[in-house]
Amino acid sequence: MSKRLASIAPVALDDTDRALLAALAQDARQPVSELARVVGLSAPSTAERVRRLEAQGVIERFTVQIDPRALGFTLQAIVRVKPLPGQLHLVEEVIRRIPEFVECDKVTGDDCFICRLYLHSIEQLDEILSKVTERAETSTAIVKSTPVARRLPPLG
Amino acid sequence: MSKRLASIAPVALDDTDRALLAALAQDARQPVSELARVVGLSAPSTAERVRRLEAQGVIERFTVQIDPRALGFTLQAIVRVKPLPGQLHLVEEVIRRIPEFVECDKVTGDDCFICRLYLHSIEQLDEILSKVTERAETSTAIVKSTPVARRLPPLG
DNA sequence: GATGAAATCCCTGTAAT
DNA sequence: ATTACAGGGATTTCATC
Repeated sequence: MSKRLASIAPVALDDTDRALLAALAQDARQPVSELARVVGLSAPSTAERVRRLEAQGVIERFTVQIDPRALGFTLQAIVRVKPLPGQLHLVEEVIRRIPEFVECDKVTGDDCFICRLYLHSIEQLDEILSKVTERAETSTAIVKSTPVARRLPPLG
Repeated sequence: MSKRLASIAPVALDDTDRALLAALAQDARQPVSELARVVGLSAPSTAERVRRLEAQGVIERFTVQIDPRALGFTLQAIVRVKPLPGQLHLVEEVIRRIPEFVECDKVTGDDCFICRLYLHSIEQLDEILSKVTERAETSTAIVKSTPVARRLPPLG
């Protein structure tokens, strides 16, 4: 089943949509009745809006945000990965298979991949990167703090 | 305003917790009754588990995942930012204030910040980075694809 | 054509086993 | 942890603007 392509024209949001998305970003499990109260609409209209935003593809999904530290992932690293000649696809596959790589983007420029890693310890960093370093050069940065945690893009 | 520290000992999850988190990651708005069916427990027990995971800090929040492309953000960039001497705090503040920076980590190493930007066009990249380049050196990579979209860390 | 209102149905939370 | 029960929320239909 192919994902729906984003329409050529971006979806235009009104103030109500923006308030709705902000409220859902804060707590996606709150009841429609509560959302309705927040945005100042009736419950059916509010439910209809949410459905429309899903159908338009603005809402990809409702999900849960996990705190990795609570699970013992005390360390976070951002690794730039530059595959050796001919190893690009294999490297991508290796990254995809290692669950500690929680995010990976393929980018322009010298470093082909930029990835985020969750780790239990500094020793584990070596352990995991060793599966990649045979096939790529890596450059690692340890996360010290997160001035901006993943947030919504501007909705205006 | 200090956030709760992760407990010294990481939270131990059992198979039911793992199934629950996976189901919630897929659709955080599904009713407890449905979750109960999925994990093979009664509804009250399931609701209790969800509450416990929240109280333990494993679940940070329930949120909504927006597709930036549906809103016209056709471009995504990852920018490394190295503030000039004495400009570190100001640079951090500038980044925090620009909503197109949807994510920013402070890291070890030569580049102080690694940020993710959502953009409507390549022209907007210049426009936004110009607010930073007076106070920092930047290095920009355009995202071509995302082999691993933000996923849950290993729960085992 | 979309919003608000009412009725039915289902879900959630509580208490007791 | 489950079952039963009481209360509240969600969805559908209908009427309205």
